[in-house]
Parts: sequence; C-alpha cells; structure tokens
Amino acid sequence: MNRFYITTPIYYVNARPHLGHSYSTMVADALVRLHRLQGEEAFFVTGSDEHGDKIVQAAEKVGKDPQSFVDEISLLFQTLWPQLGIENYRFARTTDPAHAKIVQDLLQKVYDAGDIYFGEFSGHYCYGCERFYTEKELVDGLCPQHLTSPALISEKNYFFKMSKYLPWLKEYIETHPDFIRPERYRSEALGMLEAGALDDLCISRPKTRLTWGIDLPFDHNYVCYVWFDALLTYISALGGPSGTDFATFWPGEHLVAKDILKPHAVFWPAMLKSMGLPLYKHLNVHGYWLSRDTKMSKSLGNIVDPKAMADAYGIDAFRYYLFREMHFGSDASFSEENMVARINADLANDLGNLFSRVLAMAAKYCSSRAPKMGTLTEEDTVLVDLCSHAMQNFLQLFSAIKFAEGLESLWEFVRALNKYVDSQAPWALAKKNETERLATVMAVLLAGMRKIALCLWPVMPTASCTMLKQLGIDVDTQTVPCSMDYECTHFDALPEGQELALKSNIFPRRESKDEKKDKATKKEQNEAKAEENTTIDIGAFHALDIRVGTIEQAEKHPNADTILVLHIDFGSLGVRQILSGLAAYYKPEELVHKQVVALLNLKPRKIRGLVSNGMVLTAESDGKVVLLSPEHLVDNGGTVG
RNA sequence: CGCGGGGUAGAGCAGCUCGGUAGCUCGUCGGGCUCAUAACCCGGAGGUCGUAGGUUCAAAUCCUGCCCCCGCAACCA
Repeated sequence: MNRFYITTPIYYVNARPHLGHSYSTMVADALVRLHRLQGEEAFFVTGSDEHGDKIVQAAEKVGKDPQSFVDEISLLFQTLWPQLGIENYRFARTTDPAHAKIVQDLLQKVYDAGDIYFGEFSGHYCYGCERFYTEKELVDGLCPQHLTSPALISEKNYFFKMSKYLPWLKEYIETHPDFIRPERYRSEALGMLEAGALDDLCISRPKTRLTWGIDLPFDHNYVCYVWFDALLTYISALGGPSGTDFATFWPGEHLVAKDILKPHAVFWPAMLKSMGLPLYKHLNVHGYWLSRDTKMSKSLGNIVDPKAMADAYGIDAFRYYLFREMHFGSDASFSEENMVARINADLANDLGNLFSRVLAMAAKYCSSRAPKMGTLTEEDTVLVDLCSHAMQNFLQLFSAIKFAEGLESLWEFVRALNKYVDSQAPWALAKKNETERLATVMAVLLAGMRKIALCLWPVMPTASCTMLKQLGIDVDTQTVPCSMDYECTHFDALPEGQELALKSNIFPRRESKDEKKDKATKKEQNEAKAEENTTIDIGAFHALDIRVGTIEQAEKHPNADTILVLHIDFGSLGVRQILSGLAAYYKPEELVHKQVVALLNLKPRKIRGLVSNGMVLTAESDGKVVLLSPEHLVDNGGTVG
C-alpha cells in the first residue's frame, strides 16, 4: 500500500493563529484526503514550536511563565483545526519530553560524527535586550529598542558544519527538479547556495542568556537553538529514526510558506544528510495571503480571522475559496467581496443549483429513487468522456499542488452537467412520456453528481458528504471509501431504486456588501419617494391613455400557467393583444364579450414569448383580483378620465 | 543601492518554461428555457498583452533599455 506523509510548519506560538497558518494546515489536510481518496494510508503532522527567547519575552510581557504561556497559545491552534474541517493529523509540541529525547539523541549522533564544533561568535550585543543585533538591524549603530550603543562582544557557541554539505546539496537540487516546488523557489534556493555566503549554523545558546530550550547532550551549559529543535519535529513526531512510524512514513514531504524557505531548503537537507537519514520528497512552498495588495500584519490591523470567516460563510465555502483563489506559490489577495462573488458564482449558482434542480426533478419524475440507466446516446457518452477527463485532470493537478487549476478543470464538468440538463430538458421528456429516456438522463446526471462530490471531498469534506448523502450514499467526513482509478474510468449509475433527498440547498447564495448597500439605499429612496409623492399633477394622469374595450377572445398562455392572453376590441383603435395574470381568477370562456378598462400606452412587453400591448386594470380584494368594467355598456375605444 | 515579484478586455487572474488560434471567472448587452437557489443555457460587445527597440517567416511568449506598482525591521504561513 502506498503511504503519504506531509507536515505543516511547526508554528511558532508567540502569536495567535491567523489566515496563513490556516491555509497551510488546510492544504495539508486536503492533500492527505486526496491520498486517502486514492486508497492510501495518509496523515500529516502539525504542531507548535515553543522554545526560544521570543517566547520567554512574550510570556514575561503578560506576566506568565513560559510553560503556561505556550500551553495557552498552543491550545488555540489545537482547537482551531477541527473548526476548519481539518482531520487526520498528529499535533506535535517541541516541549514534549519525548521530542526532547529524540533531539538529544540526534544531536549526539551528529556531534559524534564530528559535524558539530565549538566556536566563537562575535557581534553587537545589547544588554538591555539581552540579544545580538546584526549590522543591518542597528539604527545608526544603535540598538533600535534602547537607542544605546551595543557592546561588541564575543560568545562561545556550538556550530553545525553546514558548509560541508552545500556543494552536495546544490547538485542534489539541480538534479532533482521537483525537490523544491514550484520552480521559482527552487531557483531561489539555488541562488542562496550560489552566493556561497552561507556560514555554518549556530545551534546553541548559553544558559546565561537562555534557559528555555532543550539541553545540549554534550554540554549542559548550553541549550539547543531553533533548527535542531523545531525542524526535528518532522521526524520526532514519527517516533524518531527508530520508530515504527518512521520506517513506514519517512520520507515524507513538507509544506511551508515562502518566508521559511531557507531553513527548509538548505538547513534541513544538510541536517538530514549529516544524520544519515533520507531526504524528504518535496518541499512545497506557497505564497502569502495579502489583504488587498498589502501584507497582512497585526500592526496594520488588516488581519483576517479564519474562524470568523468559517462561521460567517461556512467551513466548506471558505475552504473552497482559499483553494480556488490562490495559485499555489504566488501571493493571493483575500477580500470578502471577492469571496462572496466566488461562492455565489461557483458554489451557489453552478454546483448548489445543479443539486437543487436535479434532485427536484428526481422527486417529480422518479419519486426520489435512482432510476435505471438505459442505453447511452452519443450526447451521453460525450458527457461521460468529459467526466473522465475532468476527473483525471483534477487528480493530476491536485497532486501537482495546482489547486486552483484543478478546481477549474473540475468545474468544466459541473458546467457541462448544467448544459446537459438544458440540452436534454427532462421536463420535455416527461411531457412527452418518454419515460425510458427520462430515466437515463436522470441516471446520468445523478452519476455525474456523485463523481463531483467524490472529487471535492479533499477540499470540502462536509459538503462532499452532504452531497453524497443526498444521493443516498452513507459516508462520514473521515473516510470516503472508493478507488479513484476505478472512478475515473467507469461511469456507474447509482444503484437502481436508491433513495434520494427530496430537495437540496447545500450552498445558499450570499449577499455581497454591494447588494446589501443597494437594498438599503433602495429602501431609503422608496421611503423618501413615498413621502414626496403623496400627490401628483393632473398632467401625470392625462399622460395615461386609458380606454374601454370588449374582450373578443381569451385563452391560456401556452407557456405560462398564471397568464391569460386576451384579444380586446378598442373600436377605432383596433384589436389588441394584452396579457394579464388572471388565470387563477377567471376562466377564459367567462371573459369573452366582457367590457373592460385598459391602459394602452404602456411600453409593450414580451412575456414568455408573447407580446402584451397594454395592461388590463383590476382591483384587488382579499388577495383576489377583480376586473374593472364600466357601469353599463359604452362604445369601444372610449377614453377614461 | 541591491534582491525578489508584478504590469494581458471595466474588475480579478491564467497563458510566458517548450515563440505560430489571446483564454477563464465576474460584470455588461441581446436572446432562450421554465427543472432549479432572481438560477441555468446560447450569442454579442469589449484587449496597441506597461513602453521603446532587437532577434525571427512569426513575439504576450526569447533578448536589451526605460517607466510604473508591490514586498524586503519586527510579528509571520
């Protein structure tokens, strides 16, 4: 059996989770689901990176000890994921004692191999901040916090001989084109190596400066600093190199955002090489979510709260939007208006409405039971082929982390199903009593809808299950048993007689801000108008050409149930066709020879294919409509005033 | 200064690796249908592909110059 293992970054918990964390984690969830859908055993690791001086400082600021501080923030991450439909993961914490043990074992191993040395590091140290500053960080040579001159001091630390592995790494990346993907980040990584400017990696901090970390096994006066701690989570979460999960799932792959490219593209492969462990399969790098065109940041106050979005628009719709909008690798901009537009167009109009219309027809024509799929016509097989292509493209693009493109290709099939409804017109088949063909058309539609629901499971697990349930297929969000290889190449009907949902409303339309505004302003305008226009000039009344005429002929509109088509004689003005919504109140035959009053100079309007040249005047009473007529017979064409 | 990303229809984007039909969604205009969530289906309008050159039979795509926008302290996917 194939297995799939992927990781998100181990998030640094000095801040609360935001949209970026959520996106990374959703992508991991979707990829795991994609592989599960193909019958593989798959899961991912996410977690929290909890050591380091910034954590200590952040904890001090709020008057907490580091451990209870990280417990609290880590919990925010842990509780968020289920609220975003994320499942099938293991949550790892760098303060877990089991992790510390593995880190120490591996450090010892690297140390024994001679890849760690004790060296001197000198730099600009600010005693106020208790940290080193690089030349770049200093403002006019002063500490940016305290505006004091930093001391030039040197400190002894442990270093990892990374430079030793860089030529090898460069060659490895050059000979493995999709090791780092998309391409642009591979070039960037090669650029980092090209520069030759990378020094060996400082991996320790003296306890005089930092105690919140894992002790170095070979020197208890030092703690391990970031890289050999956080990055090792990817394998400590598998029980370390000797764990059984490690044997089954490693090498896996990683998912990161562009800001942490360097540690993952350079440091980590060098570390793995030194530890004698196989390299990961792929490093998948995505861009940033921007708010309009600028970076989201706490200081700008344009942070998007993922939980609030999921609550407002639904988890599935929110996830769909993120996957559809971001072209993996590039930055994307997030806006609520844009999201509403996307949700309405793709989910409500195309997909949701497809389910709604087909299930409604199934209720009408098939008593909500899956019908028998008869012989397929050429039109049917064209659709079936399209389905197979769309699914294959979708799976291939998703595996290649091209989510937006994959969804786009799947939507070609969604739209094709809507077209198929139009071209086959089941309602017409029902009228003509072509029951066999009707059954086949409905069966094809239902089978196609099942395919879409299956493909969408990675992106919208809950909605996917709802769709499948509406098709009479019982599933839960954890597992959707099927073989996609089979599904791509076979187009089976739902089992005949399977019970379907009576109706469907999976993705209701959302009002955009503009629509809300429009409605509000319209309402205001109407209210203002109502106040202004309590009286009109007589001229306004004279502008109306109202006359008396006699109904000569009356019949039902062939394409509209509520409407009657009247031919009314207006004397010298001739006979006019006027349509009126009277079918519910008058039978056509009782109207003939009746004299009525009508407005003639109304702009002609087409109603369901027939033109109406005026409006018959009526009165409304108790919700019923009554025709107005002169008190006794008058000449046809006479004016009303 | 430098580095990186980008400039393609009213909006948002794809296409550029491997030159040859300018594509998608939304919006807009016209038509159709009545099964459906004012939805769906068909058709039209709308583009000097930032700009100036170059290479080529042929350039959105390759090369060069220039202009404009965004990011590059920290938090941080």
